[in-house]
Amino acid sequence: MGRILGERTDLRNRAKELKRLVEIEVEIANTLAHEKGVDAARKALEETNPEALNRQKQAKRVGLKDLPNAEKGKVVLRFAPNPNGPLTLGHARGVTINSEYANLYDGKVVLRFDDTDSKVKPPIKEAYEWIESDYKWLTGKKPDIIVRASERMMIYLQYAVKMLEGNFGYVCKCSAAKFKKLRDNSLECPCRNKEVQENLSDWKMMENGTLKEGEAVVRVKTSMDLPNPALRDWPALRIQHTLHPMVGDKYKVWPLLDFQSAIEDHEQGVTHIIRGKDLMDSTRKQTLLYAHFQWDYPETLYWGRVKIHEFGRFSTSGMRKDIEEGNFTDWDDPRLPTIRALQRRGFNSDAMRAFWIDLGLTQKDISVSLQTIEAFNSSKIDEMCERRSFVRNPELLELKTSEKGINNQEISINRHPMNLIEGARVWNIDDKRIYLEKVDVEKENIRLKDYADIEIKDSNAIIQSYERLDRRPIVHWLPFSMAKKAILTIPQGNDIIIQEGMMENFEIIKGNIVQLERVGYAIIESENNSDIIKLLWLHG
RNA sequence: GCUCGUGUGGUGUAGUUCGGUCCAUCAUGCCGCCCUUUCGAGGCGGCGACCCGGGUUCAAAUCCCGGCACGAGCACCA
Repeated sequence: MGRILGERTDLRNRAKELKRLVEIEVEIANTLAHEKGVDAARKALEETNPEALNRQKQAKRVGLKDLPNAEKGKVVLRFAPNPNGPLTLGHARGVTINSEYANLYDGKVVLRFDDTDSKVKPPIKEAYEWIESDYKWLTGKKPDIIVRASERMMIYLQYAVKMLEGNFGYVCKCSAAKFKKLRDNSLECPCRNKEVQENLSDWKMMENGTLKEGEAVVRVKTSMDLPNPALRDWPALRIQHTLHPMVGDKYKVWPLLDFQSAIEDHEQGVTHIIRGKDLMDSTRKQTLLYAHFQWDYPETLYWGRVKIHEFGRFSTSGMRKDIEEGNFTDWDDPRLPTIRALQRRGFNSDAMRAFWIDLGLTQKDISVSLQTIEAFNSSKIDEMCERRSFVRNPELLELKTSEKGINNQEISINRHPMNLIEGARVWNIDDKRIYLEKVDVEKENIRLKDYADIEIKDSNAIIQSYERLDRRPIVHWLPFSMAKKAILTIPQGNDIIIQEGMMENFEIIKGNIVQLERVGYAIIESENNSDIIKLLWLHG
């Protein structure tokens, strides 16, 4: 019935009549189904009206939702990290979503370094470049515009003066605690009603260092009656005498994020802000500021908090501390959720993007598994990865031929099972000794992958057939002459697991990702002709 | 406490604007089968969800009211 009304909107106002008719038909059908079975009813329907059985399945929207109020070619977005470390998996969402929208709308992305706090979150000099390169790796191109807040301080300070001159800002000399008390009770602070001239001279004292840290802030006048206390006369700039790694002691007054970001978004002509929903109050504060300046606030969208099961909670400053204390080797330590660590391990940037785009933009707080990212990665890299044999806990067996078989001396195996990478690996088995994993040796009848069915007796592998005779398990193996010592490093939580074994010594090239048969993907980290092959685990 | 936001299978996600073609999409996960493509590959099949309670309506995932749960902000951090 719903379907009829859906297809025939003209019948909707006659729904009551229709309902009776439908009920009669349903009754007939039910009786039929009851007496002769559902199939009979189905058959009857097929004869009279076969189309009714064709239900069209609904499709899932792919890609990102439309951006509200967006005009192709005129969209300006921004991604604004703090340069206190390289980018992490969390940042990847921001980079991907912003750059993807820019692609969709022929827009631009501003990479903006919000480095206005040298005290609580001191910037790292190198981090500016790290972030630029992480961004480029993730998006395949450089940001359209790069700005550093610390280089644009003059602009912010000028606007601060404008704000004081316009009398919609004031210098407040109350202590943070005192102001909070007043604010929570909707009371104005005494500094609020100072003359413009007095505010300007106080401002000078902030700028020339007469007033020390914590002795004054510049506030934006809003209203003390606002229902949300967080918005009431919010602080815009404060005094900070700490040295800034990029500009030293050039400035004594620094803007806070809400102010700096608001001004800079306006300066850059940002049309759409996509930020975490923890910044919703920022939007509200900034909207109030924009009203003072008579600017239009950009469209704003939010995403919720993302937690990756395997990494738990992490913060850039926390990682920094751990690295300094030696708990991790560096920012690209494979246990870390940084972009550089993921890149080092062999994650593919397109797969990462696909993952974040698939998650989309929702305000829900979500908790996703690294497995999902790995699934995206596998499907992306599989066609590019050659296979290699890596035998863990190797045991050496003697290959024996039964009376009828004749041993091949060389076998060739595809580099890729579907031959997506052309060519073959050639194994010489003249030597008659092979490596098998200990766990596989314990099985009696197995098939050596791409070679032969064998029976294991004592330390012998007796060939029974080159053809596959039965459903016995297929295992990977390695001729003695092809084997080279290798170690596989597997990051697991805060630990590192080392697995030793014998690796197929065939075109071992540093930086290549290979699929270790029956084990998983790994990247080759050792130099091309080193004595021991070093492998770093990617995923299964 | 105040302010704001979010609730669709185990995990994510589509559908919610404008109620009907939704016995709800897709991915991931899990289970089974097939396969000389090894596996966490591929193929096939299966499992599994509209937070709860009312209301409006011929019809509610969708609208209204009331609960509940979870999260965030309330920094001179970003």
